[in-house]
Amino acid sequence: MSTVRCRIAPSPSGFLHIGTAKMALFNWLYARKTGGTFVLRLEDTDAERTDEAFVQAMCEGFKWLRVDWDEGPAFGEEGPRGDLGPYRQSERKALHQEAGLRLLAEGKAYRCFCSKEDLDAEREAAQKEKRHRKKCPCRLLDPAEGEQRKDEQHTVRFMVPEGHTEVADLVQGTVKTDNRELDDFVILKPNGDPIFHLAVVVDDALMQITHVIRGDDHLTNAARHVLLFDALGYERPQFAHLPMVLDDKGKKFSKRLHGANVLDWRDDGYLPEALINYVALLGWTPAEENRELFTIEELQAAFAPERWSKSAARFDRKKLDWLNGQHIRALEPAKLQARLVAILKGAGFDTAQKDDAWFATLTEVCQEKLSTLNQIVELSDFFFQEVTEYEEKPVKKQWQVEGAAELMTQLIACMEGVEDWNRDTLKAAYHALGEETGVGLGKMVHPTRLALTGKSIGPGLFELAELLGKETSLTRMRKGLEYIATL
RNA sequence: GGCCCCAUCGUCUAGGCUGGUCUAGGACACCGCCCUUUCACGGCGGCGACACGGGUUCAAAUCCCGUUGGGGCUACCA
Repeated sequence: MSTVRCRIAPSPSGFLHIGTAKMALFNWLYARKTGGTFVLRLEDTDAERTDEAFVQAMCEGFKWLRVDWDEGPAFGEEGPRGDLGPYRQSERKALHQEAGLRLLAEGKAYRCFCSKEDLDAEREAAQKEKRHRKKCPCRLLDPAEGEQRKDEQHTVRFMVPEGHTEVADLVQGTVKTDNRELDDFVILKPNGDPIFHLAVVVDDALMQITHVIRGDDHLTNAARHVLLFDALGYERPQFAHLPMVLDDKGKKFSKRLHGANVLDWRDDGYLPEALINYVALLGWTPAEENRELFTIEELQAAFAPERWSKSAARFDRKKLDWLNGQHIRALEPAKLQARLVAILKGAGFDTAQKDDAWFATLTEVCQEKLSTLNQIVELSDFFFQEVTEYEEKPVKKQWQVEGAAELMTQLIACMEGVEDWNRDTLKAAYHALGEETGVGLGKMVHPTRLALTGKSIGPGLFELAELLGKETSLTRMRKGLEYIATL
């Protein structure tokens, strides 16, 4: 049994797109599931659109996603690896040309001297008259004549045979195409550069790719590729054309949209394992029914192409949020803590003033509440900066009422009386005060929260007060009391 | 225009191949209740779909045809 070899072949003409990431992920997961090899190949033949900066950007995307490859070119900071290289298409031109010329020599391709204008005119006429395009006259040219004129400007076209082409697709089933729909396509440009179709086929064959898993925008192209595989005497790989990723409106996920760049999700506080989990679910259903939450390792074990979906799916941010929250909750506290500290630091807060134990407590208190890592900022900013303003609504409800000042005064006294300051002692003190005065706990908690944080929502009050410390808490309470006097 | 692919709750989907067990199951979102100092988490419940039209059949979400809608290809881009 030959081992599985699959690949992702991105064109480094921008950042790592979410759609490319899906295809990479499916290939990668499939390779990992089967114990096969995952190859990265850069399709950088279009020099105008390729840029080393994009190579770096894409590498960052893959790295963050934790999608690693077994063979590939030097990519970003990664060194090259693999024996079937080079893995940059631009360095494989000679191989492509060799294949093209071989087809020419075998009479399976021909030199075409038609002008672009004539070709365009015929294409237009054919469309208007609702007929297939006429065969190019060069097709009938004596190969010897073509050989003679080879210094003239020309392209090399593949001679599509008559009949039908069938592509066996893992996802789409067998797709049959009338070869008349595929007119003799160009395989070598006038400057000798290969066209995409030739390059992929040659590279996939030479790199011994067994499974071509890619977007269904290539489904029609697959017929051309199969023809080329056959003509070149290469074994056809197994094809699987996956639906592309749609945005929330059901349109193709545009490059311009926020979230199109995989790193947007990193910057927005998402976990790579959550994104991977989500995207995998976007086109694959676990055999185990009613299960959605998977770690990367679990995904690698469960992933099966029998359950790949044929229909396109929209990207639903809300569901990703939920999954992200689930993954955050599943995270080891120490790991979560490290990520949260980094985010707070990045937000400009002086994290050095707190110690490790303090952050451990903060993490413990917030782990259940986060759906994205970045939410830690709004959840805990008041620990790092003074409360300078109070939310309007809770001020009205808690402070702009009869007896608010008296209550605050009582609460301050109550706090002052707490000797060993922590969540339990403070809570006990509040309970005691409540019993004494007959005021409900909620009536005391909310004004206190407002004074300590300026907000109406946040971590548990006693927990956050513990974290804030007695002194700071009291200072803020007194400040709140002063504020009440101005109302 | 031609050709190809797709079509179940708002969204992701199960079921379809091997019609009856589907008055269509789950998840997210939404709504309500419970838990609760807030928010979140968790628990319970609710709302909510087989695109449309024909056909085959005793019986169709499931099979066939058509229509509509969406996507793709139709390059000397990848």
